[in-house]
Order: sequence, then structure tokens, then C-alpha cells
Amino acid sequence: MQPRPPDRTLRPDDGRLARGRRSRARIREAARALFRERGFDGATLRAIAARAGMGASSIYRHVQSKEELLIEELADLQEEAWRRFRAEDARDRPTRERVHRFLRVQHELLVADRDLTAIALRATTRPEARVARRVLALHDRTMGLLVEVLQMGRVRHDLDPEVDVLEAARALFHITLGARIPWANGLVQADACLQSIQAGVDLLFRGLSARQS
Amino acid sequence: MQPRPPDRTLRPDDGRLARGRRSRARIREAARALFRERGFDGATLRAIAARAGMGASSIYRHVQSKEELLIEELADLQEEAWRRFRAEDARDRPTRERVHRFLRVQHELLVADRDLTAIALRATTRPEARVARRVLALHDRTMGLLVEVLQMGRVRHDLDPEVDVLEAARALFHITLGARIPWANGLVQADACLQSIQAGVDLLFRGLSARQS
DNA sequence: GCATCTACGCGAACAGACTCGCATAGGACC
DNA sequence: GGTCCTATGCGAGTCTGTTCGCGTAGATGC
Repeated sequence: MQPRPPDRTLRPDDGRLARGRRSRARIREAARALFRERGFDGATLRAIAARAGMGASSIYRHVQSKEELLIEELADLQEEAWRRFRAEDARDRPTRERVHRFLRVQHELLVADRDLTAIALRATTRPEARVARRVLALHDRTMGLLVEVLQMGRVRHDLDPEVDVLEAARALFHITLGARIPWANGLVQADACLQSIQAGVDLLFRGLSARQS
Repeated sequence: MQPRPPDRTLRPDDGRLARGRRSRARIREAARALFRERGFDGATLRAIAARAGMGASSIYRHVQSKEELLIEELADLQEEAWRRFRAEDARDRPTRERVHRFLRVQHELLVADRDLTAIALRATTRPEARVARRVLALHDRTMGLLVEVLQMGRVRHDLDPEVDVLEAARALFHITLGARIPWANGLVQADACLQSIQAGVDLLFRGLSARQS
């Protein structure tokens, strides 16, 4: 299953591989459309397969689980978030502000699709599955990016030098993650979710910022 | 399904209701045992039913979903955590220390059962399901208890009066929740998880504590 | 051309959570 | 005791993600 390390004689552009890529693309497209139409749980694998023009079992040639189909979207979205942030980022702004901006950009992208957040979290609760690792790797990546921002703040004495930037990044990330859960369950509106995130970040930054004693 | 509001003539202790309670108890016992033996996903509903001495479908007279069986354990465990904390709590200790103690107690209880954490989180990703609401209610309850502790710290000027205790409680809770995810996935040991929780809490408290200017 | 290899695809199954319609037993009311 | 009511239990069936074994087409080596 899945790309799989090309066993021995790896052909660069075998006709079969090209066909496979096209199939994969069709599957992803169909999945994305159906996820949006009926939600993750409502979108049946058989339906996805039908729309992609193939049998249900064939999907498993290209994907390890249904969740993986959604997680790919998440990975893309995360890259997009970072790209947008980079584009509008001003490195000389205060660190707190930069973090706020990144989280706002990320939030705006995630808000478009409630299932994405929920299913990513769900995937995280299946320790045996590959997807779980994948999602956790995405988490790590986001935290790494936050570390980058924080570190820069530290070297220019924007942050208290005593703070552990890795722990700080973790805390920031987990605050945003946790704040999204009630939203994903429809208990709070998207903007209330964002406000909660920002309040948490501000709270944390009270302790992170350099004391101007 | 489920207790259901007794329609009109509610009999206090009908023989049938008593039987139902006994069944419920057997189901819960069987479920708990099997969850521990084979894990949540490994424990088949049919197996649970068999051990409880009934058919698989009968379980649904007493429970809305398999997850609900586990969530009941979580609710109990949470009560237990609070009870233990109350027992050993010293109200005159600094707020930060009290929070640390509570989280440590909670951690010790949760650590005994990895699935509990994972499945509770998973339940959270099914917005339509009752269980999701139930778990979120448990979250709220824990946050409420944290608010209680924080509030007490505030009135005695242990905390900066400017901080929003509710937001602080949320942040604290989310930090602990997030820190448990890698642990639930077997990526970090239990004590590393606890350390991460404590580091996050300390970080947050740097900003919460009253400035001794 | 021929044999061989292999990425794809398929239909048939499997497993496991959950639903449905029906049966039963214990109570209540008369 | 007879009649109705209803909480409980059950077996058969549904739905859906996933696996299995087989067939096929395209590529490669000779």
C-alpha cells in the first residue's frame, strides 16, 4: 500500500505509476468534495470511491485509512498557514504580536472546515495507526515554527531569557488546540474560539515577556 | 434507551427496574475488566455482553454507545481525583502549589489507564453524539474546580488581580490535555508527560502571579 | 514474440458497532 | 384472575471501514 519504497528497479515514469497518480488525485478530489458535502463520517468510502470512478477497495491501494484522506488536507492547510504568515510577517514586530498573527492566520484557515480539526484530533486517539503519528508530526512542526518565532524574540531580548522556548511553544500550541474543541463541537462560535485562543496567549505572554524592571 | 424520563406512572422500585440496575452493573463491570484486558478497541461489544451474561444488542438498552461505557469510568475517576485532592489539600499553600498538587493527583489516576485519556479525547470528535457533550461537561467541571482554586488565590492576593481566572483555568486545563496526547500515543513516558504539564503550569504562573514590585 | 514482474483494480468477504421488530416477564389497575 | 402497560432481552439484519485473493495491463529483459 501507499507509495511504498520502490522495491528494486524503480522506473521513473512507468505508465502504471502515472495512472496511479491520476487515480490518487481523483480520490483526493472526490474525498474533499464529499467531506465538505456530508462531513467526514457522512462521506462513505464507497461513495468516495464511486465518485472517483473506482471500487471501494481500490482506494486502499493509495491510502492506508479513510482518516488519512483528511489528514492530507490538514498538512496542506498547515503549509498554507505558514506561507501566508511568512508573506505578511514583519519580523521586527513584537514577538507576542507575531504569534498572534500566526495563530489568527491558522485559525482563519481551520475555521473553514470543522471536521478537519475534529478528525485530526480523533486520529490522535489511535496510537497503533500511522495517521496518529502523522498528525503528531504536524503538531511538532507547528510547535517548531512557534519555537522559531519565540527564539527570535529571545535573542533580541523581547522575551525573558529564562523561559524554555520549547515548553512555551508547547503551551501555546496546546492552548490553541484545546480552545478549538468546544468550537469543533458547535458549542461556541468561531470568533469566540479565536478570542479564547488570544486570551490564553496573552495570559501566557504575561509570564514570557521580559520584565522591564 | 437509557434511563429515559419515566413516562407517566413512575414506579419507585419496580422489579424490572431493579433487574435493569443489576444488568447495568454487570455490564459496567464486564466492560471495565475487558477494557483493561484488551484495551478499548480490542474489547468487543459482543465479548462485553457475553461476560455480562446477555446478548450484544441488549447492552443498548442501558447505554447509548460503547464509548459511554468508558466515559462513565472517566467521570468516576475525576471525582476520585478531586476527592483525593481535597483530602490532602492545604488551603494556605500558595496557589501555584495547590494547582500542581491537583494536577499531580489527576495525573496519577489517569496514568493507570492510557485508553481512558485517548477515548475521552476521541469521543470529543463526534459532535452529534451525546458522549461528546458528556466529556466536554467533564472538562468544564475540571476547569470549574481550577477556577475555584485560582479564585481563592486571587482574593488573598496570591494572583495578579488583573488576570481572568476563567481564561487561566482554561489555559491550565488545555496545557494538561495537550501534554497527555503524546503520552497516550506512547511517544513519551508518563513522568515526562507530568514534567511537561508542570513546566507548562509554571510558565503560565509566571504571568499569573502577583508582581511583587 | 515470450516470459516475467508488478502497480492497479475489483468483487467478495469479514468484523464490529449499532438498529429493528418481536417476545417475555413482572407490575398495576379493575 | 384478567387485561393492559412497559422495562428488559434477543436474534436477525444493516452499515461501513477494511482485508483478501485473483485478474489484468503495462513495462522490461531476452
